[in-house]
Amino acid sequence: MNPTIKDVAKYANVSIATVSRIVNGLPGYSEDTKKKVQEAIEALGYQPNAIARGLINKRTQTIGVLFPEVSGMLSSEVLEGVENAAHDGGFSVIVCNTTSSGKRTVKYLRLLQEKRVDGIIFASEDVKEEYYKIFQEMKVPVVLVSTASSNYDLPFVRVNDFEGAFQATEHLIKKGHRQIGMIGGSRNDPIAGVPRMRGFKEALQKHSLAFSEDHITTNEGYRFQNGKESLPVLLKQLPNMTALFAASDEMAIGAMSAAHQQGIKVPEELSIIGYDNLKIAEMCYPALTTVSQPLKDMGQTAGEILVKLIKGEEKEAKSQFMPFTIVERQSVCDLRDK
Amino acid sequence: MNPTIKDVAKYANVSIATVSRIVNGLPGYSEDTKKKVQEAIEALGYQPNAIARGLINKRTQTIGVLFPEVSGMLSSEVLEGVENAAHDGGFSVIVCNTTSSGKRTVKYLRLLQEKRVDGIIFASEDVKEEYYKIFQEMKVPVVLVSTASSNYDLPFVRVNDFEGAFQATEHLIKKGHRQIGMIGGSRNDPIAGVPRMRGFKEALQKHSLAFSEDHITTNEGYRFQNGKESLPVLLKQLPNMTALFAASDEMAIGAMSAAHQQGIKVPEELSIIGYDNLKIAEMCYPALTTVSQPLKDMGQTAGEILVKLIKGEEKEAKSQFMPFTIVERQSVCDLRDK
DNA sequence: GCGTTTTACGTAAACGTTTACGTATTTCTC
DNA sequence: GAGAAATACGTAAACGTTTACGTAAAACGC
Repeated sequence: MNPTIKDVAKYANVSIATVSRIVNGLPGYSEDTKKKVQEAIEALGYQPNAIARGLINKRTQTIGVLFPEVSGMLSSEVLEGVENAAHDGGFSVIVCNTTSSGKRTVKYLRLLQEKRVDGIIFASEDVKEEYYKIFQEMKVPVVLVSTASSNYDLPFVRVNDFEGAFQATEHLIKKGHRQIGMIGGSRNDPIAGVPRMRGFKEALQKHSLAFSEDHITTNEGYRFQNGKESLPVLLKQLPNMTALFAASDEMAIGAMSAAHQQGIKVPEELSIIGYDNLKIAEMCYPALTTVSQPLKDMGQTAGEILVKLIKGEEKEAKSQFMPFTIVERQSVCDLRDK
Repeated sequence: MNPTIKDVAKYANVSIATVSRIVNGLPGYSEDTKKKVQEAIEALGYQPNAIARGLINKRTQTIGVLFPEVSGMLSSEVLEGVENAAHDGGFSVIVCNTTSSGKRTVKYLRLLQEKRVDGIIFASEDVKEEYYKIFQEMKVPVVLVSTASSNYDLPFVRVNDFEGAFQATEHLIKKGHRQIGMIGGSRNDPIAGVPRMRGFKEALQKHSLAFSEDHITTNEGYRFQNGKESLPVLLKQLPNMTALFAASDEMAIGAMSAAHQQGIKVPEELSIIGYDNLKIAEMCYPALTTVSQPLKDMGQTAGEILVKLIKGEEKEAKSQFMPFTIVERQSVCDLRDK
């Protein structure tokens, strides 16, 4: 099969220890032998076997990344960042698509455990006790991205959802809107659901605007369809609404689509602000004003933290809140102009 | 550290060979010992070490997937399919983001070679000689997805781009359009560029419609911006155009956006048909009529073929053309109604 | 009940590395 | 130029499995 270190050693007339030293840049050989060995490596096309290395070093140079949905636009941008950081740090990444299923997640974690990955990135989902136990068993660093855990002490990389929602809402208020609705997520979702709704509510209250349950619709998911179906409901609850905040870009665009269908002009008759700044946000018409999460950066940062943790360059990693910005595009109009 | 097979053997008072047999479901032990060993495994929380296994079996149960861009919506859907098939077949997938760079691609291939992956999926890019050489060195099966290679004999999973473009164009013709333009890809792109332009051209010719270079704009990429910038150009070349075919959904939506800005009504004044059927196609307004590539299925199929090839269930894999369909939404109007 | 086959194990080599330790040779020190 | 220190290697064990081979006991056939 593939040439091994033994073949190289034989070809170059040295011991395998010497070859290993040369390959790994350790000291202990003359320039002459180094050249000889390098020629042998070249001649045979030798590639060190990472599996054998992993066995003895107890390091696989591989990390696992768990996403609830790989093909989601949110996930894919985060993934790109993670992959980038991992690669720069000399690690490969194994992707795992949990489909938000506990069973599948556990199965994947077991797999990653068997494969002896050096670390784990866990994205966009709540950390169940079951998972945390496995993390502990595995004794590898874990970093959370786009999520956080109240029960367990795990470093995370995310934006402050409360603040993001608060400022998104304030943005609408500053533009002169007074009747503002929200298309929210789930009340059971402690990460993207509750804090964003709280941010919305408190922004209204800060500016002494009325708030009631009628100002919000909740949804199971954060998808286009959820937003599309929510708009009519919200409109019924809050007939003279002039602006709305959607807890995700997909929902915002869904609402926009529903508005188009009903002949409601965006932004003239209804302003919409989203959350995420997915690539589609600038592709829709009118381009969506939204709270920008630096998704790729978040992935990248999470990857970098994990790599440092694995390499032992940092002992206890600090969690990190990433800055968000409000990207003004065309889906919000300024009422004060009129 | 983690308990090994030795620990289990000691705990259960048997040899490691017996433990191995039980773990792998091979014959050669009594029910009694089996129970004893299983209890030991349970008690110690033993997990077999996939690295050690890989070393001796020369199988890592891992495949590598190379994408030009992980966060592209096209890639991410394909990836989901691949991951799904791989997982079902008992394989993990390592993602590699080549960013269309030859250097990076080679670097990744070397890495995958060192990691001894059992197979490779190569997506959306042309297979350079350099890559093919490494494929051969690695002696692992390779399957192409959403691309093909004219120079090398590698199985692929893709749709017939010529046919897709041809039918997309015919769709416009059937709807009564006579002045049809195209926003195309690159003339140097043998997979998504040339065939789609040829399909467009031949469809026009079949229906005896005029065709000249002015009917097409070419682009370096297939992105939103490309489409957005192409529309004005195309409009200048073909002022009384009533419909256009874009070689990607992103470009189609870019063109749609440019049309909105210029006050051109879609589809009333300009019909647009795209290519890909990304998730965004149904999210934009008006929802995009497009040629649907079954991206997730393509990934899945490619994954399944690769797994079969690895397991030796199939010797020489047949390439596969996947069916495409034209998904009619709202971006194309029927001129014959008027 | 004796020979033969089957069953139920155990022993040890192998997979391809890394690395602690040992040793012969060279270089230095004075 | 003798002893010490440094250099340039080689030997062999270890990592955690699988598996070919060997062997004692059990089951079978008659």
